[in-house]
Amino acid sequence: MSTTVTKNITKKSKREQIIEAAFKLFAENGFFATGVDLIMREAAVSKRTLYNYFPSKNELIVAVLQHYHASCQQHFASIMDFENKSARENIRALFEDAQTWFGNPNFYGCLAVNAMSEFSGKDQAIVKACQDFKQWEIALLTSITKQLDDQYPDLLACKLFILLEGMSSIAQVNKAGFPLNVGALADETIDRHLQKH
Amino acid sequence: MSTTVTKNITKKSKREQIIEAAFKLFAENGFFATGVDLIMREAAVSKRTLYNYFPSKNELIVAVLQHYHASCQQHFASIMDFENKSARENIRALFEDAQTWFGNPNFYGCLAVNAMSEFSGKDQAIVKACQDFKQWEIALLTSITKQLDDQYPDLLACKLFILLEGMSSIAQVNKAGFPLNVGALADETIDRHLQKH
DNA sequence: TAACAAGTAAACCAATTTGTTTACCTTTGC
DNA sequence: GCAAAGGTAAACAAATTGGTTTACTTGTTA
Repeated sequence: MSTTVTKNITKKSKREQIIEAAFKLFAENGFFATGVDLIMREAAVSKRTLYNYFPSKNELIVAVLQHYHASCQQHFASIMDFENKSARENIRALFEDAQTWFGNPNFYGCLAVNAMSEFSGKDQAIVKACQDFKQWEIALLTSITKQLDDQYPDLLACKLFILLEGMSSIAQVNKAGFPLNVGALADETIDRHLQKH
Repeated sequence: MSTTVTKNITKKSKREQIIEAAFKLFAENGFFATGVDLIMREAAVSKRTLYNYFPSKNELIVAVLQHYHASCQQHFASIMDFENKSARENIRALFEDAQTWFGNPNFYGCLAVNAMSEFSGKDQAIVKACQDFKQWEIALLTSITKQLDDQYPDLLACKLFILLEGMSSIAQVNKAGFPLNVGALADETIDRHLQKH
């Protein structure tokens, strides 16, 4: 018990090594196209160890999606500030961060969306992990729009969500970047929404 | 020569059979997860015939993407009317049609986006087919926004494109439908855009 | 009717897949 | 210093993959 604790402090655990290697490969090459052998090589871990931590490839995929979920939560918590910044500022920060993220050459689309396209109707646990992630995303947006004094925060959150997902999807195919400032686009959307009520 | 012509009139050619079966399976189960054996069974065609028409699975995938491209072109041409309808009406028709399409239980996300997530950096011909399709989409939107008397039709087309892609992506994961009328959302977006200039 | 193009069915091939097993090694806490 | 946990490497198994080949059956046309 104490062993693993001290280990986790000093260096990455085998479990983390595996998940991070798998995450990279799944994002880059897709899920079915990435074999377990490649993952274990990339993680510098034996096959035995891999199957010790994860009873099957699909359960590893679930763990990778949960890791993705958790690190997104952490990342967005770090760039937003509910106490000192306004709702609009937080949204702007989120969108501008997303824009640079989507423009990164290492961006291969949202992992959860990609997983859905390969596993919908096939593996219920994987599908659930994807949906949980998207639920969290919309909940995060709603928690911000609720701070605006508006009658329909869910509606506005949905509109912003559509913008984010659209940008992500387009960036995945195009890579050319957007001919517009997406922070400004979010602002426009909020303006128009508030005007209407 | 005349043989194939008369054949094509009376019933679907083998090539079409294969492409349509493959399209269905790729959309539903993904590309890597769908084996050639399954495709040939679904198309009721022998393996020999399949490899007679398509030298490899990946070239079949390209053909399927081109078929998808062509049938989308045909479909959108049928629901829009450049002569008798205004730009706003055409956009509204397009968005409302998209909303019902995305809500269909047989909708598994945009095939081109899904293909990108499995083949980006792997097969250049497939990637090109996906990008061609997305180029066409944005060009279609731009051809409509140009009819509005506005200084930045490309910008508005991009905004509308983001909305469409966002809806598609969300529908793929969620399936619950949207708590908003997307035709109205498109209208809002146009309004706000025109206001600003 | 005879030749030929187009199709089928099934055996076959080599490579790869997920997953298991065996035998050995290395670290670490007591 | 030693036992035990946790690790490695590699062989192995069974199924599946994309793709080829062989032998046989159609249907059309000249």
